Amino acid sequence: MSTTEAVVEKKEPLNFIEQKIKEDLAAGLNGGRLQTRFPPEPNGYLHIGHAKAIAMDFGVARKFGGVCNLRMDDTNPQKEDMEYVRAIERDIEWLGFKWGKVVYASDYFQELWDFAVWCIKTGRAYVDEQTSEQIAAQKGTPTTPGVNSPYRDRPIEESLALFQEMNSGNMEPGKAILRAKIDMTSSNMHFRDPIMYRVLNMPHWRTGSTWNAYPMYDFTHGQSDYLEGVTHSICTLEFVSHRELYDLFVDWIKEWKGEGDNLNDNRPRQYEFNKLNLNYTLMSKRNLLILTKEGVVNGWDDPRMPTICGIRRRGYSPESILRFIDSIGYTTFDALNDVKLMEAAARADLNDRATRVSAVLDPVKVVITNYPEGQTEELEVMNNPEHPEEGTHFITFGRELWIERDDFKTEPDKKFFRMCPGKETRLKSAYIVDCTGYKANPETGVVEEIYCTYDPDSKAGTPGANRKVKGTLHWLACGHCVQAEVRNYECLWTCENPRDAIKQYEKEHGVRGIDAMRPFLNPNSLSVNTAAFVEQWAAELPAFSYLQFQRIGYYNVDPDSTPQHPVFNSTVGLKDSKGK
RNA sequence: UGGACCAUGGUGUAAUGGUAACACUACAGGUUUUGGUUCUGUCAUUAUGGGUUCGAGUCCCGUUGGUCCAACCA
Repeated sequence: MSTTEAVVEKKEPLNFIEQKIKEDLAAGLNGGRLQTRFPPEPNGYLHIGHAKAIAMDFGVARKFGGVCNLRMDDTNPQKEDMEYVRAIERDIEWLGFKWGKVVYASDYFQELWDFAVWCIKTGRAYVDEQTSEQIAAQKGTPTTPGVNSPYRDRPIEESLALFQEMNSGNMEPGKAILRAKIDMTSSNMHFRDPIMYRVLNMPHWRTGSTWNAYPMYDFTHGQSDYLEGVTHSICTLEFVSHRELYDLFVDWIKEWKGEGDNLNDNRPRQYEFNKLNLNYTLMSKRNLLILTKEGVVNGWDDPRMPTICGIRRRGYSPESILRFIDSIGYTTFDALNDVKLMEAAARADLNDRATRVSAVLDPVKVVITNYPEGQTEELEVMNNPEHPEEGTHFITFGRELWIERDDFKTEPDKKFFRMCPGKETRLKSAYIVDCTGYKANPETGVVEEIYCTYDPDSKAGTPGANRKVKGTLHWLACGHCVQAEVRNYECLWTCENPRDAIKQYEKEHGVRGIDAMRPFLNPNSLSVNTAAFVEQWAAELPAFSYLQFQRIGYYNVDPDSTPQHPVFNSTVGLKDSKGK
C-alpha cells in the first residue's frame, strides 16, 4: 500500500439542520454554544412523530457537545395535566435520551408578564375589547388585508389598566385580549396584530391561582428560548410562517433586557424540518384521544397506537424506532413514509435482539409412532443463532407433538416442502421424521392427527443429522408446553392516509369525530388467539421481552402476561417468501 | 385572486456546478437445521418547458402539482 494512500474515513452525511448547526458553531454564533430544547405540550402521550423531533433535538445536542432541555409547553391550563408529564419523561428516557434539565414555559410567566407590560408602555401592544368574531372578521384572509381594531390606538394607560384587569379574575374570558401592534395588512397572517394574552380564569396545575390571563404560544416560545439560553429552536415545518414573529419578539425582548441587537449574542434561531407522516397511520393527538375515549383501542398504550408507549408494548425496541427515524431522514419535503420502512427497521433490530422460542399458533397433533410411549427428552436449543454467546435453553421432546396446521398438507403442490404423507421433514433441533399417514374427520375432511416415524440416528447435533432435508418445522411436545394468548395486530386503518380520508368524510357527510373515523377503521386490527401453545420457558419471561416465534414472527411479552396465562403481542411478521 | 415552502426509482433519503449514490419494498437466483438471516442480480430520460454554462438534479425564468398560513390551540 502506498504511503500517500490516506485512510478514507467513511463519514455519515449530516442532514441539513446538522449542517446549519455546524456552520453556526464554526461561525461563533452565540459564542459557539449549542443548546436545544424538546418542547412538548403535556396534553397527551408522545407518538412516533415526537420521536423524530426527540431524535433531532437530543441527537444534535449529543452529536455536537451541546445540551438539550426538556421544556413542558404548558401555557394552556385547559388542556394540560400532570399525568402527561411523567409519561413524557418516561418515554424520552426509554428512547435513551438525557435532558439537561426539565423546565416549564410557566416558569417564565412572571417575566413574560413584565415584558408584556413593557410592550404596552412602549406602544407595541394594546388591549382589544372586541369579540373573537369581530377580531376574526377584521383579520381578513390570506388574500385580503385586515383592518385595524378600533381599540388599536387607545391610550397606553387604558391598556395598562385593562391588562391588570384581565389578570384580576374579575373579567370574563373573551372580554379582552392583549394584542401586539404590528401590521394588519401583512401577507403573513401572524403579523396581523397577533394575540399575546387571553383571559382564562382558571388555575394552572403548576402556578395555582397566581394567573388568570395566560400568554399565547407565539408570545411564549421564542421568549422562553431566549430566557433559557437556547441557541437552536428546532421545530416542524408548520411553524415556518411563525418564524418572522418569533424573531420580532426576540428583538423586542432583547431590547427590553437591554441586550442590544448584536446578532451573534444570545439569539435563538428557529430551524424547521418535515414532520413524520406514516401511511395507514393516524398521528394527531386530538384524534388519538378520540380513539381512546371511544374505546376503539384499549388506552394510549394499545399496541395498535402510534404512541411511543403503544409501539413499545407492540414490541419495538428503542433502537428499532431510532433506526427507523434515521432511515427516513430530515428534509423540507412533505413526505408520506411507508410503514414498511418502520417494520423493516424492527426486523433488522429484532433479528439481532430477539430470543428464539417455539410457539404453535394453530396446532395439529403429530404422533411419532416409533417413539416409546411415556418417554421424553430435553433438547438444547440456541437462544439466538445470530449470537451464540447468548447461550441455550432446553425444550422437551416426546411422542406426541403439536405442529402448525398449515405445515401439513395431504396433497401438496410442488412448491410445498413441509410435512406431507410419504415425505421426510426435519423437526428443528430434534429429529428427522417420515410422515406415514394421517387421520381426518370423515365428514369434514379436517385432519385430526398425523402419524410419523422418527430416525433415532438423526438427532440434532449428531453426524446422523447431517442429511439434506428440504423442510424444517418448529414443534412443541403435548403436555410439555403451555396454552397462550397471542394477540395479532394489523394496521388500525384501511386507507393509506386516514387523516385526509376522515377530513373528506367529515365534509361530505356532515359528521365529526368518531363517526367520521369508523368507515376507515380496520375491523381486523386486533385478533386474539387463545388456543396457541408456547414452550414453558417462554411463558416465564418478563414483560417486554423481545421474542421470535421461530418461522412466524417477532413477539413481545405483554404486561398482562403471567406464567399461568402468558400473553404475547405480535410485533411484526418474519419476511415470508412461501409459495414464491 | 396573497404570502412562504417544496418536487430525484414503488417508498424515503444522498449527490453542496463535474460518472445520479444508499436504504427499504418488489421480483429472480445462491447459501441455510427458521421459506428467517446472509449473499448476488434486476428496477430513474432527477415533475415539465425554456435559459445561463465547456458542463445543470443543483443556478435563473415560466408552467404544472403539492404542503403550510385566516384557533382567545401548541
